[in-house]
Amino acid sequence: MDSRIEITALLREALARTVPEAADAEIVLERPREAAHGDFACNLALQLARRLNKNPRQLAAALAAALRALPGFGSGPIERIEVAGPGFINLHLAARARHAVIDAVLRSGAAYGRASAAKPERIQVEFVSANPTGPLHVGHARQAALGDAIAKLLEAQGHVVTREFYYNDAGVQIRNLTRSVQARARGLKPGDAGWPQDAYDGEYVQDIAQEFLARNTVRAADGAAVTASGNAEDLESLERFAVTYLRREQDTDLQRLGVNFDAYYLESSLYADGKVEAAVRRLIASGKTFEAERALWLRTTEYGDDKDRVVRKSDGSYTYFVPDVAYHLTKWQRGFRRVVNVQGTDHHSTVTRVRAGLQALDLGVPPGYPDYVLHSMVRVMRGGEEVKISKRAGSYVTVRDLVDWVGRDATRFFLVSRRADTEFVFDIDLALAQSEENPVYYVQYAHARVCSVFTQWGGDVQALHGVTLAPLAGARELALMQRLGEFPELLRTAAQEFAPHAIAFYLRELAAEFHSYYNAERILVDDEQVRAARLALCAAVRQVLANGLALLGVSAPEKM
RNA sequence: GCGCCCGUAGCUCAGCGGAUCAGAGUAUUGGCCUCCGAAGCCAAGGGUCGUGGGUUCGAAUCCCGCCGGGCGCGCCA
Repeated sequence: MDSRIEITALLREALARTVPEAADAEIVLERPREAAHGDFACNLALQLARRLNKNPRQLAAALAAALRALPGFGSGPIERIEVAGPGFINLHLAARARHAVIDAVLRSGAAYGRASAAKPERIQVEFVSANPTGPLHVGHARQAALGDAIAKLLEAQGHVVTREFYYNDAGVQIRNLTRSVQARARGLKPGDAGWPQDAYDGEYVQDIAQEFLARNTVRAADGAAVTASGNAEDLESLERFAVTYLRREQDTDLQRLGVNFDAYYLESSLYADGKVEAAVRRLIASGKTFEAERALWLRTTEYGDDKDRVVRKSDGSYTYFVPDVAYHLTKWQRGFRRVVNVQGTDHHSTVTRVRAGLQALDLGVPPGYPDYVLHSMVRVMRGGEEVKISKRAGSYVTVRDLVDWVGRDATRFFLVSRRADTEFVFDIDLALAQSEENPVYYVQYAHARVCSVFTQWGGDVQALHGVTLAPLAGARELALMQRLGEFPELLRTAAQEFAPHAIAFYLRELAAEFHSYYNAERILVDDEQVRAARLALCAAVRQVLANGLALLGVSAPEKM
């Protein structure tokens, strides 16, 4: 039994007996930072004081008295109640209630911390969604780490998650790419006479051209093999080959990061299947469009946009906004009632527009659909200077560079250990010079240390289930158990807020408390009972470290 | 100019549906390995939480102004 739930119920009962008129008040249990403030703290009295026009301390005292008077209180999870400060109710758990977390962790194993949703939802997380015009850069790496961690978090809450990658394989950028490869195939270089305008100058274009001329075959994760014709005048083959080649490169990089997608959605299919046309017809039918200056507009201002948007340009083609709306409509139609889009803040203006477009379809899509997680840009410093991220320049730091330099675990942990909306300065020199001191090693080291203790011990971990935990009474042991107990609610909150960085911080703290404990106390002592109890605690710590790291896509090594 | 986001210790950052919230890492300084892994631990110094108001018994947290930074503001994607 989760003591948090149990205690909330007790407080609810005490509240009903003390002030029945406020029995419906929300009961929030906090985890105090100070051990002296107990295992849980409740500010209920402070919250209610004004509403009831009562002194908060007296109210708290009354609630505390009511708690103590509840039948069966003595055998319940609470050992001691204190009223503190302006009116906090500090609750101290009985030893057996504290120890319960270890049984819970060992019993649940890899499932500890996970929840089974009362109503599991089918949720789609869309992320990366890079266009196939070049290698993935560090911004994509951040998005991959973030998106995958969010997906894992939602899965851990019992939902069924689809990871989707959307890409533009139809626009002007693809034409530029094709012409760039063609120019390279003809032996031109950037700057030469005849080098196309708006071409991609990166060296990788030369690689594609060479493989194209060699009539090589490439294959991307979601498609059939494509063999190059080798004819530099064959634009169709050039395009298919170049796109597939780059998609394969992106797939490879994402796999190096340990990120895999369940679905790929092609913009071209929206046109091929008539979904773009259908969306336009639907917008017109809903009466939210108007014609002006030989173009067709949508009144997005009716849905919070700061200006109306063009749907069909005066030349008859559609703006990119239309396939965007059509695409998001398919998400709704495919049954995803919850969708999380992970994007860079440079696209934040599309949030209002896409939502407005979905509203204007008049199909009952909720106004806040879909959810967005916007992350700030990643700036890369090297040699004390900023490396510009520009596909055109072809001199940017790629996902591959990053993984090669600092490894997959460090890349993922690092990129996800900051809030999405904070700017990220990735100092390559620092990451290289201090790769041994990267925070990820600290957490992994704690895991490896526990493993090492178990190797030394040589016993059967299964035998630790149900051992007497009474010897676990030291301050460090209590702190560790409390920390372990926080894990499930931490995951709940992190999932709710799409905030995987909270896991990284939690793991840091758990690892720190373990290292501190390890240095202060010997685990493998002679006393059998004490040894067994400490080993059980260590096993639980190891399990939670592993569970948390898994959610971030980071390995939990047994040796380092 | 308008919109969104961000200003917390020298540096990188948590905390932001108010109270028990002044925190972590790193850097600096001083300690700890005949003892389960020193990629570790213990200790010290370091911030009027950008700034000025407001709401509140109580504000880093909520509201407004200002300053500073980022990103957007196309019949580009």
